[in-house]
Amino acid sequence: MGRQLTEMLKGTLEGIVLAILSGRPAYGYEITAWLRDQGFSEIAEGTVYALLVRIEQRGLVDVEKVPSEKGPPRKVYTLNAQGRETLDEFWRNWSFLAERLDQLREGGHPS
Amino acid sequence: MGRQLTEMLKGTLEGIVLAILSGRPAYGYEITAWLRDQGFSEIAEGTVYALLVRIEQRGLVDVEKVPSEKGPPRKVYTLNAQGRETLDEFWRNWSFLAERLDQLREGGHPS
DNA sequence: CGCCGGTATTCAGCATTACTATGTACCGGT
DNA sequence: ACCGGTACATAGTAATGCTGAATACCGGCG
Repeated sequence: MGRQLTEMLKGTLEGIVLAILSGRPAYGYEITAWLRDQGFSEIAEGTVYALLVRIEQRGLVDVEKVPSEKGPPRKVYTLNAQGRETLDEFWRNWSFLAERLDQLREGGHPS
Repeated sequence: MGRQLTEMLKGTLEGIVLAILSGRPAYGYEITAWLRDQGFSEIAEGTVYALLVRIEQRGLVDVEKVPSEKGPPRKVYTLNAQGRETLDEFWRNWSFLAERLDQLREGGHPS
């Protein structure tokens, strides 16, 4: 992946995953596959798993092991109240950033 | 600063600075001050200077020392051709990310 | 004259996060 | 019994922003 996009993902990927989980519970493998579908073509599996471990340790999600017919048991993550709060904060930060960037893009450079 | 926004800035801050420089040449102290004005209230000075060193080393800007009436000489940075190319790439990446995020925000979660 | 505040840049050390690469484990079909 | 696809986990590396402090130049004030 481009080094630029890679660096941009730092900090946003967590928000992206939280946003996905706000739609419905999901497990790692599924999230990775969905991200690839969306064009994040080269996000490594390991990256997503590591991120899920982090948000679990910070108490943003509840976890449940669910047996799978096709492989080892899945760890299904569900966004909890604290996770929703963190997601709200993420959207606020994202909006702030996006506004400033849009301004800059339209030539709103310093006077 | 919020750890979330901090992490989001990784990768975008470079684009922001390049965008500022696409408007007109500027020096570090000035850029820091402008960022604070825009609400990036707690971006450390050291961060901006380190970033400027990086983009200089990657050859995205031309540098000129200009004497100041009020202090030590200023290092004035000007975006060059390669910098403009990197900025274009940044906007492409940003658009890609922003589109996906907007979709997610509107409930476009995985089916 | 000496000190202070504002201007301006630089650097060492730390934390966070994404990547690469690899390893483990479970399952069904051939 | 093996292989491919499903599913999760981890060790080590690189990039970037932060903190905190140091350096330096200048004008004005006591």
